[in-house]
Amino acid sequence: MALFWEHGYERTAIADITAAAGVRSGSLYHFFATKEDVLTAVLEAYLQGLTPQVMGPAFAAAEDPLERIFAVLAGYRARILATEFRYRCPVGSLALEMQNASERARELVRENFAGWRAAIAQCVRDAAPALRENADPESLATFVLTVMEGGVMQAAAERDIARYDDSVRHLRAYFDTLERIDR
Amino acid sequence: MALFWEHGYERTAIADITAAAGVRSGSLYHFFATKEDVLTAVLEAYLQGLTPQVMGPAFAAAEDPLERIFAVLAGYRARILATEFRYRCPVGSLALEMQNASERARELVRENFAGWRAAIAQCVRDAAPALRENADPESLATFVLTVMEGGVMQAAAERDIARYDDSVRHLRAYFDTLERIDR
DNA sequence: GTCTATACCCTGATAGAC
DNA sequence: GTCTATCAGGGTATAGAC
Repeated sequence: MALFWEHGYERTAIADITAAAGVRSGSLYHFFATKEDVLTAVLEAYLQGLTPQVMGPAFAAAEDPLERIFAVLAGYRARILATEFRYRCPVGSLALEMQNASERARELVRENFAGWRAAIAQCVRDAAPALRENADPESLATFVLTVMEGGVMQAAAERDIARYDDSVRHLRAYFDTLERIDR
Repeated sequence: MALFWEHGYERTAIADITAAAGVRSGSLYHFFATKEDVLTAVLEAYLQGLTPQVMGPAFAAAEDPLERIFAVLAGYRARILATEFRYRCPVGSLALEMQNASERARELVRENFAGWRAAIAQCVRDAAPALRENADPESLATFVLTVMEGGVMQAAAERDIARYDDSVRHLRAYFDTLERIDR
């Protein structure tokens, strides 16, 4: 996972993986038939880690459903800073790299995105009493994921957290306009 | 440019490039010292093409400065559909792939992003009379680029234009809230 | 400037002993 | 299950004739 995230799939050689694991190629090929099987295993691990690693900590940090959304986004901000701008969303990066890859890999990217949006959409639904009636949870979740991916990409490319912060700030301003006026 | 865009930098071999060009490797290495020099030339070409290829046609399609922004975004929508969801922003894709690449390549990615944002920021400035006074052109341009990159990524990954359309629609709704109330 | 030919390394993957 | 050893192919890049 770390190697694919840091260098991408193509730039990571089997030899890099076995060296990092401290084993020889025979051991790796005992468990994985091909390099692409390693990739799908990594994407499956990301899917498994979505709730415990990404959503769980953020949801624990806030009670209010809308604040939970921005706590998730704050988590990505922390990752960017902790990695000194080397952070890229692993799913998003692989999504672009795997455009012409196996159907299984592409399906796992879709599932990762869908799971991420589902968690955010639930927050929007939980916040429904405070929102206008026409606020659509699914398309808003897509919008939040869009802002995260685009903001992370720009912050990493320019090594400037302001790109991410500006993006999230405008998203917050938009959410403010969705709140009921009579509240 | 086409090969890097379609398959990415790593997956494109020198032999692929020379075959597509109908020449032998000696010819390519007469003009480019290394493969990475080919990459920087491609990124320079994207920079050169920003105005004539991306901004120009969109700006010609609309007079109103805010409509020009959404005409640019409509251009990307058309590219997604015309390529049957194989379209990825070439700069964004290379930005993620080139994270650990040469400083020159990273600088060219930054310049491409900066040029894109500058054109959008100018639209916001031109629209200033219709907008609230606190509408900041630079951070709004960042936000527009964020939405484009994130929306294109999701649409390509899921082969569903709705991801892009939802993102742009919410961006439009946000811009609507930035307009002067007294107009 | 373009060609042929090739060096040389690294790639994913395999065979088979232990 | 893990190891050593290695294969066959493809990778970037070069040499040198024309």
